Amino acid sequence: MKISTKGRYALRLLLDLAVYSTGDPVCLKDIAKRQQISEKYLEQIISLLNKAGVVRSVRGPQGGYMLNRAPSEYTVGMILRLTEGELVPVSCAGQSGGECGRREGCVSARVWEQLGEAINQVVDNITLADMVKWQQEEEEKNPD
Amino acid sequence: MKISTKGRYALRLLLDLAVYSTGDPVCLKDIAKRQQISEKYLEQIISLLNKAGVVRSVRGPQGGYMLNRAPSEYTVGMILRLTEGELVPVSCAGQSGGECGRREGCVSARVWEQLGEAINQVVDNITLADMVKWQQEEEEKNPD
DNA sequence: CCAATTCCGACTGTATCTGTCTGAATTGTA
DNA sequence: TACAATTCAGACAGATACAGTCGGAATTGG
Repeated sequence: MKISTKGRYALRLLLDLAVYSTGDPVCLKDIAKRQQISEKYLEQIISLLNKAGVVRSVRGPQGGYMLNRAPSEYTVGMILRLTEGELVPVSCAGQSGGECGRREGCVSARVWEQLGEAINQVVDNITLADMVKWQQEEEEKNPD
Repeated sequence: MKISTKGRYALRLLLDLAVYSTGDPVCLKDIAKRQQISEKYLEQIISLLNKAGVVRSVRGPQGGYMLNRAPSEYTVGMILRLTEGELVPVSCAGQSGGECGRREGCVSARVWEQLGEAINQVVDNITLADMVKWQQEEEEKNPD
């Protein structure tokens, strides 16, 4: 019941992009340095985000990545679902319908449904823009 | 971001125990049969619950297990934490305090905290007694 | 042409999940 | 007392996911 590094890194990556993208693409090396994450691993993660259309890439020197849309258009839920898959905690509670076969009415499924709803409620109501704002507040409190 | 079979089985196991324990111990074989779970695997799981004091065991013939307290005394959260560990989705958001070292104020941590709170809110407010009740309602709707 | 980038896929070590298997210890009952 | 039904304990193992690493190809601005 943990969120993997892939998901956490993806979030930090996009947050970084949201903060530092001023119109020009931002290259991975810089992000990796700022976030202290292996560049090679980030590469893997951002390629996923690229294919999903979350970011856009520019190749060649001075190339890099940029967000495809405004930060407020990205919810944490979208990002985590891309990297983690469905956030509902067990498969048989997903929209695919349960095939567990037990005829007991599968009382546990209710627990998983409630849990899934609570999780989605949180992650679908936080956007990258919120996180950018939080970060700015932090920086005001703790100026370097 | 999934709950493992261990956690799900533990829940079903205890629910079964709550439903079928009439004062006499219930043996694993019966539970395994009803729940269609490998007896050997259940053994492993219930041993954990036994050590944690959730159930009590009686050895020898006619032996088995019984709940140590009333079903209303067990929350889903207690059970899942025993089998899954902390339910907060990443370690640095736990009460142990973050040691991630990044000085950015760790904005992502806020996300994990909110998520953790939402999860706990759900699982700590469902008890085994609730689940027993749900199951009885199901049985009224779908009599065999 | 060169160097900075992204892009792609193979590889690897570690851990976790999901059990299985063997056998010992306990104890009610015949 | 002997037997059989149980729990108890721990080693073993196959599959999968996690968390990267590595090498190199493709693209393109200067």
